[in-house]
Amino acid sequence: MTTSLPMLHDRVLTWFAAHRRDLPWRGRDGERPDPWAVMVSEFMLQQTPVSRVLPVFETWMERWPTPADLAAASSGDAIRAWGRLGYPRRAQRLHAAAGAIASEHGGQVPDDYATLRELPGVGDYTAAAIASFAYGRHHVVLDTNVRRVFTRVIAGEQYPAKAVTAAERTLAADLLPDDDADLWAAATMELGALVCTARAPHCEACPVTDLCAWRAAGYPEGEQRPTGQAWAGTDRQVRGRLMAVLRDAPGPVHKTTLDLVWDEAGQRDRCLASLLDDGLAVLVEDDLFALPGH
DNA sequence: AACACGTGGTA
DNA sequence: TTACCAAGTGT
Repeated sequence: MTTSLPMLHDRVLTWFAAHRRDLPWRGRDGERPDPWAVMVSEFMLQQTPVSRVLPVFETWMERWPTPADLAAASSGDAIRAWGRLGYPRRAQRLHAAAGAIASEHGGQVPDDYATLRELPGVGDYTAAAIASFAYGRHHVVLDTNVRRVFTRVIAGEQYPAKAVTAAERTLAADLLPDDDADLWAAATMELGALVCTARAPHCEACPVTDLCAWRAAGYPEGEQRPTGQAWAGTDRQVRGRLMAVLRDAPGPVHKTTLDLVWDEAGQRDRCLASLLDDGLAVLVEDDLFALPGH
């Protein structure tokens, strides 16, 4: 390796000390944050920008300050409070995870990766993030920001592979410092989020430009990513519209109201059926639908 | 391993 | 305006 690891670490950590955002789920002045706050934020931040999470997080934590508080509510209340963050199944899974924490873990967010990983909605990233940020555990935390930073600085490429590779994981483990791994995780994520961004990176503000392999190679452009599925007309769009109606209604909604969100009956009915199947909506009585009451 | 899963901001 | 992108997970 040509890059000096201590130098890379020092640069990133020094930069983080100066530019770290004071986000509400982060602990104040060196203290550990509330693990529940960390967990709620991690669920909300899955595929969702910080700016959109902020207001929902605040009201959520006021309403449900502990896992037991959320567990005592209905999943429908959680889905409604989730608002327009997207992927309402995350709200459903967070509610289910809170129930498991209340009933099986004494109301305390588990402090180890393996136990966290068993909770619904907690995958590799989220388990590592909660264990690291809430409890100071030593884990590789590989999110889209960290992957992009390492891919550029070390591998010299613009974008990481679509899925995490074994080589990537090995590299991240090699870079993980023995001490303060949680601080390293937060710092590399923050660098990716604020400086080494996907679209137009702020290389002039980057603490490791002189160590960056992508820069040294002249910023070669990565391969064009295959165009994803178009949005218009997808089941996701239809499901989103149906959920918006159910969320915004104070009580059960008649099917004739849901029918207004989409004119093609086949797709509309199929999507409503899938929402029932997913447990994101329930049939209250004939032709009356609502968010789940439990 | 590829695909489904919401939503809104930005270039 | 279309397309990309945002602290991923489950199947």
